[in-house]
Amino acid sequence: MSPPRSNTKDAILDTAESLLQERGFNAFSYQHISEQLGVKNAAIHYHFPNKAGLGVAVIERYNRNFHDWVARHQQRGTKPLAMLRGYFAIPLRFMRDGQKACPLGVLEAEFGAIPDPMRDAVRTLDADIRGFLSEALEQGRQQAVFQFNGTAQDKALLVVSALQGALQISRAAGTKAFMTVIRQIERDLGVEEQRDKISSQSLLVSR
Amino acid sequence: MSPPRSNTKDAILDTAESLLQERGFNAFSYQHISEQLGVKNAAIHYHFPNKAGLGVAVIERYNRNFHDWVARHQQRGTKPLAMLRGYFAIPLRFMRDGQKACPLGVLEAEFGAIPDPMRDAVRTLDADIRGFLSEALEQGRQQAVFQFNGTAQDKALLVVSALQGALQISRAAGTKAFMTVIRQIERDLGVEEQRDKISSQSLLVSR
DNA sequence: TGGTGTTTACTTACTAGTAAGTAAGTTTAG
DNA sequence: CTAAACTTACTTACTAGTAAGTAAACACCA
Repeated sequence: MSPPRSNTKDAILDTAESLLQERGFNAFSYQHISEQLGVKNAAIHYHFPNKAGLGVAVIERYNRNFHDWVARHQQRGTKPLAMLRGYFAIPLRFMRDGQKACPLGVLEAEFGAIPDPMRDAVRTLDADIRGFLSEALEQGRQQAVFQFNGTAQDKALLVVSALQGALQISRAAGTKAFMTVIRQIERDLGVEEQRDKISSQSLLVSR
Repeated sequence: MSPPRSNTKDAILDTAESLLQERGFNAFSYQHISEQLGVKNAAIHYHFPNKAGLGVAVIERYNRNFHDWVARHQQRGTKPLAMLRGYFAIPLRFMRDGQKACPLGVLEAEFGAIPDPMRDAVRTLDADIRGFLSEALEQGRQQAVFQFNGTAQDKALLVVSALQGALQISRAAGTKAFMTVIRQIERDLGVEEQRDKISSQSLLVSR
């Protein structure tokens, strides 16, 4: 009764997501995917008739995974600081995993050259991420673990912007740049800088 | 005696830069340029034999213009706060001019899919911009007009990251997002928020 | 001053490669 | 035996890039 899951479809999404983060939407092709997967061009068209649909599917899956991640942490009552650091760990993984960029940043950089349905999906993803972060920041402020001026929404926007920019700049300037920005963000939130030698590593892999 | 300046070459660079900021490097073609300019494909190849060379030329010209801008302000002794706001005005113009992204951000987003010589040019541009901003921040701190923790280099990195990210996010989330980030950055630098209704507009067009 | 190269700035007309996308046939598992 | 998951073989459109030709401006010299 359950759908006869082919794992090719998921493999296509995995590969597309990876290529998106490495090259951007307009610089990867069905050929790139099919070669990496060892299937033929048309196999991808079977699962995703056109590239816009594939793009939307990648973004929506990414957003679903993000929501699941948030839900998991909310269920187990993760505290604001751990939440923030868990969130930092996402782009950090991208960076370590072959200098990948964040999908949101890539797609917003190419915003003028992606299909309309993808733009809508990007807007949704952007709103959802900022919504999550706003909550975490606001909670942290109420619990006196973060200090900042202005609304939590504004601060969340600044943090997301900085992370997104930093991840991109790190591709040109190296990994250290990203760590620096994270440290600076925490500093600006009034988060105690425990550790000093061990710091950056263990601090951020979190979970 | 002076070189017989053709303005086609400059027009090509203008168009390429504009297309780069709107669509990204891999989503614009020689056709796009030639159509917009009313010349033929091959005319562009005459001035820029290959696309990598065109890309490098765009970045290097952008960097030269940036250096000229900095030099002009240094000569007339522009103060740190005005310097900072003048710098903010650059991406602000991009945003108002048809939701363009910053060339640096676009190219770093596509970093995995641009030719090597372009990567070098991007690295140089990135270093130069951060170098300028570090100086302005450091001077401002010495003159007690900015307050921040950590090195000026680290703070500059955060500011550049945030601006770059914010400019991209504004394409999905609207102009207001960018203004918000600028306000938040100034707040974090301890800059007095004069005005309240007139604010954002007149505050930022600067000069 | 006039004629003769030469250079600049293109156009016309092409190539080879790659892009997304499709139609029709084949394999395989339930 | 049927439907899902492909492959084979193709099309159309665009990509960067090239080769060869041309018109006009310039450079130099007698």
